[in-house]
Amino acid sequence: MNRIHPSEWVPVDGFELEAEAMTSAISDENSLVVAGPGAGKTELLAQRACYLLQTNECKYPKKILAISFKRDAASNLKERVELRCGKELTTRFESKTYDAFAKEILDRFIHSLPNNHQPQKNYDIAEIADIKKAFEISGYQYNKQYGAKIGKVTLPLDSTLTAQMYIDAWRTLLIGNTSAEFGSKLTFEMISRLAEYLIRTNDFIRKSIQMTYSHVFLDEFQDTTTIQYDLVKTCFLGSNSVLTAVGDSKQRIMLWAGAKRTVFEDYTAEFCASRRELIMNHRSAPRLVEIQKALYGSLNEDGSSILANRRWNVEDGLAFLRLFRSQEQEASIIREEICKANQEGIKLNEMCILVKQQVDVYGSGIIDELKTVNIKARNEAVYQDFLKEEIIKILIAVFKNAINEQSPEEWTYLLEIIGEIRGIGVDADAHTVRSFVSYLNNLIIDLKNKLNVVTRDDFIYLVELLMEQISKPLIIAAFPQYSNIKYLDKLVNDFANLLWDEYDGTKDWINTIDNFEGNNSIPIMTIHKSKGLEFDMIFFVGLEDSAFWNFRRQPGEDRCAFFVALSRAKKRIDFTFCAGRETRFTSVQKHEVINEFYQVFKNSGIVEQIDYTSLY
DNA sequence: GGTGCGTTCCTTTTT
DNA sequence: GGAACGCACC
Repeated sequence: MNRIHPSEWVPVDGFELEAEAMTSAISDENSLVVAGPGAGKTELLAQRACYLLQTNECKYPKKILAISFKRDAASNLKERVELRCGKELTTRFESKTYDAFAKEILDRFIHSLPNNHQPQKNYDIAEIADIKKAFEISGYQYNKQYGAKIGKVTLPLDSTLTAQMYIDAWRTLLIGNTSAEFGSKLTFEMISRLAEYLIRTNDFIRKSIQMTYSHVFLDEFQDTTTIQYDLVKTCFLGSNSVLTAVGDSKQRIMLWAGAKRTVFEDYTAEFCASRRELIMNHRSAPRLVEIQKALYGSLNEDGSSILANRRWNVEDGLAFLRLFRSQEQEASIIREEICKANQEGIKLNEMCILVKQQVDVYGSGIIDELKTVNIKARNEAVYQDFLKEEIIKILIAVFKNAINEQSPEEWTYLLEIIGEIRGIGVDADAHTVRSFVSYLNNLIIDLKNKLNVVTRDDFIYLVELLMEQISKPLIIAAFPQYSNIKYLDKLVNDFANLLWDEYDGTKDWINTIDNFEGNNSIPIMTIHKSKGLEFDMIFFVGLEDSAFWNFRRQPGEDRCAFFVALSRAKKRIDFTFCAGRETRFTSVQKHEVINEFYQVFKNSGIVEQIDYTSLY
C-alpha cells in the first residue's frame, strides 16, 4: 500500500480548502468546525477521511466512524469518500446514522444487559399505538405527553429518579408482558438509552468501541439531541479517539424535536475541542450571499467576514418577492417562470419548490398547473430515502439493462452488485464467472421479454418474480437491514406500484425509469427536508404568517428555517405571498408576524418585489 | 343544546 | 396560534 507522508498530503481531486478547513482536516485534536451554508462541511469531512486513511494516521486496521442523522446524509458522505480515495481505503470508513449505530451495539451485546433490563432478542420497533398499549397494560391511562417523556428516562430504571408510571411502562416495553401477549417493543430513543447503558456499565464493550474507531466524525452537530450526545460522551469521552464535529448554529431547526440547545458549548468544554470557523460560501451567488449576510444580525451572528466564491461575478444572483391575490394566479406565474428558466437552460431537477410545511397544501395547485405544460413536480419526501435503498438501486439497474442493452456503467454496476450478492469475487474461476454472466444475461433477457405487461397486478407479479430470481435469501444475507422481511417486501411492493404509476402515464420504459429517478421533475419539499441540499433555483411558496404559525413561540428557530430556505439557492430565489390562500385555519393571509423577513428584503435593496394583486 | 375542557393539527429521524 | 372536533356534564 502506498502511504502518503502527512507533511506531503494535499487535498484530493484538486480541492482548495480555506486555511481553517485545512487545519481542521489534518488536526489530531478534538475540534468543532462551525461553518455556514455552502462552506463545504461535507467536503471537509471527506477530505479529512482521505487524509487519515491515505497517510495511515488512522492506523490500520482502525476505522473512522462518521455519524449523521439521516440515512441520506450518511450514504452521501460515504459515497463522497469513496469517490475521493477509492473503494479499498473506504472499507475503513463507516458512515451511519445515530440510530443505526445504537441499534448495532444493542443487538450485538444484548445479552450483556442485566436480566431486568434485557429485551427479547427479536424485539420490534415500537409504534405510537404500542406505547399507548404499554401504559394501559401497566395500569395507567395514556396521555400523549407520556409518549414524549418515555425517551427522557435514564438507565438504570430507578424509582428515586423517575416516576413509577414511566418505569412500569418502560418495563412493559422492554421485557414484554406474557399474559397480555405483548412482546418487547422499543423506540429508537429507548434503543439509544440501552446502548448507552451497555457501554457505560461494561468496560470491555466501551474499550472495544474505542479501539475500533480512532477517529469520529459528527455531522450536523447543531441538531444533536441530549440522548445522542450522551451516547457519544459515554463512548468516547476520555478516550484517545479524535472527534471532529461540524455544524452551523444558524441552521438549528430541530430544537422543537429535542436538539440540545447548548451542545456546541458543552462539547467544546467537555472534550476540550478547539473551535474553528469557516468563512467561505462556495454555493450562492454574491448577491444572494449579501441577503444571507443581512440576516446574520437577527440570528445573533456576525457575518461580515463571509465571502462568496470567486468563480461568480459580483452582480450574479437574483431574488424576487412576488405578491399574489389568488393561488391560481400564483400557480400560473410560477409555471411561467419555471418554463422560462427551463428554456434558458436550467434543468428541472436543478429547481426546487420549498414550503415551510404541508407540501400538499402549498404544492398541489402548482403540480396541477405544471401538468398542463407537461412538467412534472413531485413530493420528494416519498422518494428521497427510497431511491437510496440498495434493493431499489439494484432493481432500477436490472430494469435499465433490460431496457437499454448498451449502458456499460449500468452493466458494470449490476455485475458487481449481483456478484456480491451471489458471492462471485474477483478471484472466481473462469467457469464460475461464465455461468454467472450467463445467469445475469438470462435474468435481463427474461425481464425484457416480459415488459409488455398490461395491468398493475401483472407488473407487481413480474417484480416479485424478479426478486425470486435474484434470490431473496441471498439479498438478505448480503444486506442485513432486510432481515426484517416485511420491510423488504414493502420496499419492493412500493417500487412496483410507483414504477407502474409512472409507466401508466407514459407507456415508455426509458422515460419511466428516467422520471422515476427524478431526472425530469421538480422536487417539492419542506425546508426541513431540504437541509443539506442545493439547487440553482428555489421557489419558496407561502411566505405567510400561517405557514410560520409557531413564530411567536420560537422566533429564533423560524428565522433559522427561513435562513435555511434562502441559503439553498445557488443562482436565484423567488418568494411568494398569496393573500387568498386557503389553509386549515384561514383563507386570508397576512405577513404581520413575520414582517421582519419583508424588512430584510426591503433593506437589502437586492430583492425585486413584484405585485400581481391588482392584475387579473 | 349549551358550556367548557381536552386534543389535534403543524416542522423530523430511525431497521 | 387558532380553528375544529369529540366528550362529559348539566
